[in-house]
Amino acid sequence: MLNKETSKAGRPKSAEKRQQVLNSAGKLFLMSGFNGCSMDMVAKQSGVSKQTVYSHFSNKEALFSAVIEDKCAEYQLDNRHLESEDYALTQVLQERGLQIVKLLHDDQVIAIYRVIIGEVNSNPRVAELFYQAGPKHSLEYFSKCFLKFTTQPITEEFAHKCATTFLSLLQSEFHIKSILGLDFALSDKDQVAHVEFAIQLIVRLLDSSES
Amino acid sequence: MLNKETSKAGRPKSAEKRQQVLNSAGKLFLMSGFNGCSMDMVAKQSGVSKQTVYSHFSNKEALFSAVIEDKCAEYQLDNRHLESEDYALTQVLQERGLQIVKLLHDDQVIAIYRVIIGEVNSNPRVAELFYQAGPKHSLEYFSKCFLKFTTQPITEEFAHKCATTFLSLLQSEFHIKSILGLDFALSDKDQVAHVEFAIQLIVRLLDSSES
DNA sequence: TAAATACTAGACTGTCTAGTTTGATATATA
DNA sequence: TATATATCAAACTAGACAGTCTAGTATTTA
Repeated sequence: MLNKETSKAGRPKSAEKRQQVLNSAGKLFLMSGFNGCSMDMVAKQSGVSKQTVYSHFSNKEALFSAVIEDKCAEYQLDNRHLESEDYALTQVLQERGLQIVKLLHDDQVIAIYRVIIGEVNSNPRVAELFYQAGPKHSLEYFSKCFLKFTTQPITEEFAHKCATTFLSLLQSEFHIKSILGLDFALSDKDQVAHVEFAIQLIVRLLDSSES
Repeated sequence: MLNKETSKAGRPKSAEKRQQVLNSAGKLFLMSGFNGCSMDMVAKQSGVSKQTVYSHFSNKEALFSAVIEDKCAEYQLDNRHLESEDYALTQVLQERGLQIVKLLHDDQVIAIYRVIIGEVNSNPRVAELFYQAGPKHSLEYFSKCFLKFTTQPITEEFAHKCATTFLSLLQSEFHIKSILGLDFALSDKDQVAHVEFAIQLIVRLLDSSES
């Protein structure tokens, strides 16, 4: 009787149209911000009637949340290093560190930061969601890496300290510059050098804790 | 003939009313964002007619710029350490570092970050202004301190690297958390400890460059 | 005192926009 | 086929808001 999950009588909603709306809204929100784009624009851009937008998303805020959730999933980094024993700590830090530096250079990611921060007051849940999927996720990832890959055993607390320190170093000055819309881009070469610099400091921090 | 600077015939504009408008607009913009507060609200809040608001500030954007400029001046840190020889490097880093950590804990400062970032697209000039008065200013301050107070002479480039590193470490994770409206506050004690931790890493970085 | 400008209170204009409604057509289930 | 829901297109509602205008009052200079 039930064809798909909880099938109902009548014409089913088109998942494709939903995705069209999500994609167009994503582009528009990230380009112009929450207030800078209207529901009419979204409908037009996605080639769908306004009513259809409202049939998939009950209001503008719900659409916004869905967009951010979608983007967070799109940019989720994998946990490959944690699922294998075949890595050295510096290799993990190098690979994942570079991934993060490249993310922080991505125009879309920068736009996400901006639009979320602009809506913190009216939409704190979305900010939290983003933090969990982004910074918090990386933080916990690095924490676990430090616990797993350091030669000497360390406390969870110290691992966490190392993780926040490493992330801070990675973000450096250019993170806030990028969010503020200022010139900031590092060349590929400089990105690698920057990650290596951060690793050096972290290694020194780890060494000093042993003695 | 000229009573004050470029005096004109007729009743002069009231500097006091201008300041009232600036203060109220500051509160409102920082609380609710640029779009979240209307010119009517500003007029009402400052106990002044709407026309008076427009007589002092030609439009909403001009008022916004003036507000941010005002706030930047309000929070400007002094350059006391650079004007004296009577400091040790770690003392400078400790004092100024703690000032900055405390700034980053200030609700108004956090609100300024948010509102500026929310307006980057429509008001990039203001973002630049803020960056110059804030992060850039501190960056240059620390650069000069490193050049002046290190025992061994260092290059400008390295001084700059140390400055960005120190600032990144100071900001740590809680800067982005605070901007995202999440729990983040460090106790006074932890703030001091955090600054000391950052200094230790910087000292280690300086030491390593000598050998 | 006269001319000029600031200020007030409030009405007004024009525009934008979130969300609804309507009425027709399309596509699914049973 | 009958019923239920999706989709479309377009009009509509209701409210917000930047900026202007008006008409009267206040304060300054000359």
